Amino acid sequence: MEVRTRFAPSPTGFMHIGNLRTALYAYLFARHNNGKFILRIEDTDQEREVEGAVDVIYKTLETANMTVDESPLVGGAYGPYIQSERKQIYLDYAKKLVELGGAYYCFCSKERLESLKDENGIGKYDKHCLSLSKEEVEQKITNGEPYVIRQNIPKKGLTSYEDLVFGTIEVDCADLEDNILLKSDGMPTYNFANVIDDHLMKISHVIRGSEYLSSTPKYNLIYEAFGWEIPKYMHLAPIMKDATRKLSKRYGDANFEDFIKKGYLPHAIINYIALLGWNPKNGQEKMTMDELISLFSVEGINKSSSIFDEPKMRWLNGLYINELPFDEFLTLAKPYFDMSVIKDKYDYEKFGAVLQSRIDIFSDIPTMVEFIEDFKAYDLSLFEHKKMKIDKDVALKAVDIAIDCLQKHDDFSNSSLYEVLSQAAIDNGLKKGQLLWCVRVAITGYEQTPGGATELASILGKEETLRRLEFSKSLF
RNA sequence: GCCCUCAUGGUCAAGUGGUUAAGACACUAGCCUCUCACGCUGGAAUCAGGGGUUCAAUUCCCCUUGAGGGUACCA
Repeated sequence: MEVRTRFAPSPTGFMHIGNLRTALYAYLFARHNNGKFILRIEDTDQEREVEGAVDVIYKTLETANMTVDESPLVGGAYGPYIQSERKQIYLDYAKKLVELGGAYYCFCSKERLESLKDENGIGKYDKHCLSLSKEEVEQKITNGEPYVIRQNIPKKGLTSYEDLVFGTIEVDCADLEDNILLKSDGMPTYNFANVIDDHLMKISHVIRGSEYLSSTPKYNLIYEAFGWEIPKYMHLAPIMKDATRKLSKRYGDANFEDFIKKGYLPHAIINYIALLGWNPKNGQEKMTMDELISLFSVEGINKSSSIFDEPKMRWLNGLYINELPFDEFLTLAKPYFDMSVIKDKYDYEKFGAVLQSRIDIFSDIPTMVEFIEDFKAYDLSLFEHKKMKIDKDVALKAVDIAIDCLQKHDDFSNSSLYEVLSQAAIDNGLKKGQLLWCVRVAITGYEQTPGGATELASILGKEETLRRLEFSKSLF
């Protein structure tokens, strides 16, 4: 049987990392098994729908490099792929289910339903309308009374299933309620629509969040009533924001788009979240999409929830940035240079060369380059370095040597500067480390900087470098 | 309340009836080095608690605790 998985989000907000990870696992599982990955939009709750949310879903999947085989956009043999456009289908099947005895019409008022609940709002529906005769039901419908259709759950017995990651899940029917399958507005509830669609769309493996773990047995009752084959299930433990809170859309937690804006590479995010709840068992952490696909397996999925840890994602992103071809790195870095102090002042290429190995995410750039424009009077103790045996005397000497040397040197490329300054150090009885350290401090006024003396001098250019050296000299 | 589920360092995690309980991030010491970063070599740090079963339990069973989910005309 062909493997077909689906990602079925409801368009109620942005895509956070938890949703994306569910989509990713469904995608990886499908690809690993040469199957199909389907996108279905579950928009049966008009009240919660957020405008633009569907586009965010398309866009996220696209930038995350997860290709979809069937969706509202690309179509497919089992459409439509938007639930609100399938209203008639659900109605037909709901009626059919009523005929099969798996469901029944219910005309109870909200008030009566309320009265069934205790002070905590807990209370099961009492199957009141189940006893209505066929004639009574027809009469009420022709009278135009509003109705819903409820699932008819057996009063006794157990219902269970085998979850591929959690094992056997068993629930007592007595603990289940006769849920509403079709709302009075004619729309199905999730409880019903997901069953109908998964069956009609020939979904072989249902991969979704663990919030459905305990309600899945009752969906199986519907499959059984129809006489349909039950799909395989893989439920996924949630991703948490901390020990007690789930990542939530509502608070905009760990949102994919925001991470992109912050300067994360899409694949770094994907790679990281793949590891949140799954591991390839071979210790490998950095994986291409193809590797993820070939390594993905149900056995590697973890049952316990995991906490989203941005520092680790940063680290992974740094790895990916570091191995970017330089011109690609520059292209991606440019917007961040443009919003920094170096815009229109310094060479992006030279700065890029210095920064590529030093940033983890692109948004590190603006603050990391600020020092270059922040040259002002500083304390001479900055020069002191015990290990390199540098004191103020050595520093002054080094600055003098550098001024002397650079005045008659015009090639300010990094390599040339390195060569000529190293030589000047040796010629004057200093170690090259001593001289370069002092030059770097003298032209920046910072104890630590991204990049070394020659790289920074190259960025500043001859005139500015000499100006700063002279200024530093005057500080002694 | 009732039902389902989970529990290895701060975090992600591997793993087992007998192990020095992997590895990664973060932290930290040192090396490398024109500082920082990268890289390399080390360090500290974990089996939630209590009962069983067993020669032996982190591993199997039970209880407790903690946490998550469900209990909607939300998904």
